[in-house]
This record gives sequence, structure tokens and C-alpha cells, in this order.
Amino acid sequence: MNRAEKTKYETRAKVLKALAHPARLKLVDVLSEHDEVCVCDLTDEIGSDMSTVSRHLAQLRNAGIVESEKNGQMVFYSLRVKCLTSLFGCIESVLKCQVDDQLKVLSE
Amino acid sequence: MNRAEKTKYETRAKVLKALAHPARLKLVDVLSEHDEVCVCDLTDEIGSDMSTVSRHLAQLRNAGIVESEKNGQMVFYSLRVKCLTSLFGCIESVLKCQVDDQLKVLSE
DNA sequence: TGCGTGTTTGGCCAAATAGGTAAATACAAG
DNA sequence: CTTGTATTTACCTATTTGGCCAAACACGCA
Repeated sequence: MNRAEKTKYETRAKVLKALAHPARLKLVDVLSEHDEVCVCDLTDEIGSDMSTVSRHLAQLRNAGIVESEKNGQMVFYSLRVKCLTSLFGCIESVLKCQVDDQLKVLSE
Repeated sequence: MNRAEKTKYETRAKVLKALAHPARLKLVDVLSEHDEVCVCDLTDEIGSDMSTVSRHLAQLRNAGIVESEKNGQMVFYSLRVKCLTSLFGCIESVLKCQVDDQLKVLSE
């Protein structure tokens, strides 16, 4: 891998890494169903400490997946990318393959 | 998050985690351009130790993204999922947003 | 059987990640 | 200015990850 290629895959990996955590996937899911959600509400959805949720959100923001806007003493997060549905569709098809494997093994 | 929801996001995260590494993204890219590739050739492409590449491939296989078949003393890997192009398209659009941000900052 | 090659695995270490508590910051209201 | 609420950050600890080397395996071939 040369320099350019390396950075290409590194930047892609950075985005995927930001998504590769159950709590952050849930956050993206919740945000895809609402326009803007404050950290306190997201904290309720996740069920972890608010500091933990805040850090997860910061990771998503660093990756360019969400953006935040302050309003009074609250911070509202929203999705920046709308294509995540197709992405999750792909993930699901990977999972479907796995299920098929299971069934295949059981029927042998 | 209840039990069912939790496992749902955990399984999804597992797939994303398997993809979230530059070397593994490169592997997927190479495999998407060929039918079957042996570990030795993939090792040349990545430029790491063969043991390292082997472990990366094992992770992709555990996630259901690739499959392997032994032929003689060589092991050939191939992609199981064909929709990864659309997935990478989505990643690229996230990256494009980031570039737009950069330009916006520079023009201010 | 023994040798050479391709692949995987075990052991180890350095670095990154996740999550909690507590402290710091920001803002609104009195 | 002080108090209370929302959010982020600092610090600490436990766990996971990535990578290399060496050893183990698996197979083809003499």
C-alpha cells in the first residue's frame, strides 16, 4: 500500500470505527427518527452515564456523522448523513448470511 | 435499551467492527476485484506479516463478510457479500461532508 | 519418512478503547 | 452573585486490539 492508498483506507476506517459500537448505532438510529435530540434524552435511550453518551456523540461528530447545536443550556444533536439506511441494509444482509449458515448447519 | 434491542445493535456493531480497519478495508477491496485470492497474495497487497493478515481475514470471516476454501496447501478467500459497494458509497458521502466542512472553514 | 512452503495459532508487549466518578464549564433563573 | 441543571472533560482502571516473532499445523513432493 502506498501513501495515498493508505490514507484512503484510514479515513474510511475512521468513519466505520465511529459507527462500530452498539451504543453509537443506537444513537444514530434514534437520531434518524427525530430531527434534533438533546443529550439528556439520548442518555435516557442509551441507559449509560451521561458522560459516556457525551463521549460517544463526540466520536460520531468527529467522524462527520452527526452535528451539534447549542440552544440555551442544552445541546441538540442531529444526523448529517441520510444514507445510513442503505448502509444498515447492507449490514443486515451480512447478518442474514450468518443466519442462513446456522440453518444450513442445523439441517445437516 | 432492552435485551432484544441490545443484541440487535451488538450484532450490527460486530459486522462494522470487522470492517473498521484500514487493512481489512483494503482486503475487502482487493477481494471485490477478484474471485478468489490466496493469503500469500493478500499478504503482498497489505504489506504486513502474514500472521497479521491471516488474523484480519479470520475477523472478516467471523463477521460473515468473507469465506475461505482450502485448495492444496493454500487457502483462498472470497467475498460473501456483494452490497459493499453501496456501503462504501455511503462512507464516501460522509467523507465528502468533511471535505465540504474544510472548504467552508477555509473560505470564511 | 523427511523437507519445504503456505497458513494458523500462542505468547508477549504497546497502544487504543470504554466506562465510571468527580471536577470543570456553560448557561438560566432567582 | 448564588444556585441548579445540562454538558463536557480529567483522571483512573479494566479490557480489547494490533502487530511481530516463533512455534505448530497442513499439505505436496521427493
